[in-house]
Amino acid sequence: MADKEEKLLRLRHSFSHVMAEAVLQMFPSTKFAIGPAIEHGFYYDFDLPRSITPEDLEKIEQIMKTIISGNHAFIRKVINKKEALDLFKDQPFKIELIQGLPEDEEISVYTQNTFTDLCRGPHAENTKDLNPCAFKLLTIAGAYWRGDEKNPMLQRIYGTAWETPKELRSHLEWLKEVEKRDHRRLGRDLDLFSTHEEAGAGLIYWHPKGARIRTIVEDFWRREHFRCGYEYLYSPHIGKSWLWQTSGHLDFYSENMYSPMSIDEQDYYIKPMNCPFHILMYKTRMRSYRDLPLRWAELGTVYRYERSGVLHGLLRVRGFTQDDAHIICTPAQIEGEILEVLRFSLNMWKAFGFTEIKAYLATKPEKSVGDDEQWEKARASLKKAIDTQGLAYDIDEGGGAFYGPKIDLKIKDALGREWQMTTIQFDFNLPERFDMTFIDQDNTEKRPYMVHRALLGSIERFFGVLVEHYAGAFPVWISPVQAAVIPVAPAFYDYAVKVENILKEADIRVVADVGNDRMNAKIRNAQNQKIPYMLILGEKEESAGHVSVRTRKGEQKNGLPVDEFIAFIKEKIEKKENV
RNA sequence: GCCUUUGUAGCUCAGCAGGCAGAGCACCUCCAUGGUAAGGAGGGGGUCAUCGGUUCGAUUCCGAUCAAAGGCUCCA
Repeated sequence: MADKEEKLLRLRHSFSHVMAEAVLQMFPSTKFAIGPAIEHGFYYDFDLPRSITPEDLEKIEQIMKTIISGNHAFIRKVINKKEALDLFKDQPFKIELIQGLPEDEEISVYTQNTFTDLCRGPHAENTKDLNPCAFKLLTIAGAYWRGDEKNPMLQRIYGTAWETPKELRSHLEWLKEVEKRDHRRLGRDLDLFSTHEEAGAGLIYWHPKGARIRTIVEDFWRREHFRCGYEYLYSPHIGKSWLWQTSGHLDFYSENMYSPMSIDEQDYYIKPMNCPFHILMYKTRMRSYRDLPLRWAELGTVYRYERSGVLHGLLRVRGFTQDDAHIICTPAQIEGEILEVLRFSLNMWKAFGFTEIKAYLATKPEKSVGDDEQWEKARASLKKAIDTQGLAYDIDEGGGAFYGPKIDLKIKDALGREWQMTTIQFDFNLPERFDMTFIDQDNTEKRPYMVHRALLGSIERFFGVLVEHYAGAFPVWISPVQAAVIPVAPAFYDYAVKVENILKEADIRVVADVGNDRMNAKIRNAQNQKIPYMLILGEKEESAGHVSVRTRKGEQKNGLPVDEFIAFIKEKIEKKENV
């Protein structure tokens, strides 16, 4: 497996060089930046005399195929810095890269056919190792040189490349599937949510069916939290500048905050986070070590400024609801609390059908608050929790926030894509800033530990991922409509309504379709709406008090007594199973 | 915010060397409708994203703005 990945990496990197050569043939004045292999393919950044178009991509592909069929070797050569600077004297980006290399670094260049590039490698041995029918140029994008918006914008060409045409085809199929599952498309088709440009970008409107799902998710979430020893809070949406000054948000987070509104000549800010409010509640009375730990949760809606170019459906918005909680505890309790949060989180993901989860542990950055001992204790408890759960993890050395280390969880969806959702963050900053204290056993004032955590992350993003994970065909317990009653003809509309009422009585979300369509159209509509169960009713069913069940998967079970169907669907709901 | 592309009916999309705006689906009405993925007929619906410019005349050409898509950076 590792061998295969290594091989793919060489191929993709080589395709990237071949593309660069093709682009150079088309535009002899091209300046080259960088062109690495990436997941599923490769890219290369160029500075070009004009914007390239999708038609250009086809031409570039053709030239690439010609180059590949020339059976050119990839030849590696080691040169010294002076030679390198001379070789790339017309390539300012390469010069910059060379000058950035450490003095003792070995500088290598790779040449195939007419093209030589500064490159560490590795590459395929020969262009004949590249299958000319196993790659495709996909998209053109702008990208800053070295990812810095102060630098010039280059043109990036993305391509996908594989060992065989068959793998390419299946990747293109996968891309089609990604498009089909796009939550923005499904959100409209299934009537779940909308956004309104005329009323503001990045703000979500939840339609009845989307809102229904949201209440199901939130009800479940709250119940689980109460069961796990959390209390629920409500806090305001705005706060005076004193609050945000004290918390430090005005100093360190203001680029994400909206301008203040003036109320009685005081500046009020809409909240980008919930924590300061929870802290004020903590400070309303003296806290004893006996009160700790406090686990305070809130589905708190926050607003953050996001640059217009980054907004994306439900996944990146300007107003969202965090499934937030703050755990305030003694240093001695911290390890157990972290363990419990992680366990809780994994259970939550399991309930919604996600089981592949990876942890990222971010440790102390150079600039930080809090003493080393605190950091170490926190890091150790995070690490221990990950180990106890047996999670796969990566360590992001120095990647923590200045106020504390954290674990982020990335969950994998049905298409194998990773989404960063859960975050568990220590905070050594706010307890200090707000002077939070508790009275310990020895009757001295001590500083509590504080942990922020969001399990689903944000309800909006979670919903977007949920939609894509299930392609809109939600498990029965989440489906906004669990059953559609479809009479075969108007003569059975009365019975259809009767069955609908019986199911409603049993708390099943059901709709009887007694409209003007013919039965076939009703089945098609229910199918397109991804309703789990269709109950088809005609004379046979009415006279026996039965229903005939068609699932959205096309399975069929005829002549089921209504009670039996209720018991059946109740079990599906109870066990959180799919159809 | 920046780069590229895009914006015509609720949705998917035609159209136009500058000269009265089109289809399918959806919606409404009527007719029809007894068995597992679209019954039929008729009808309503558009300041061609917005604002400005060029022109006798702009949905079409030009500019700005807004929004969307794919990226860059950042993040729940």
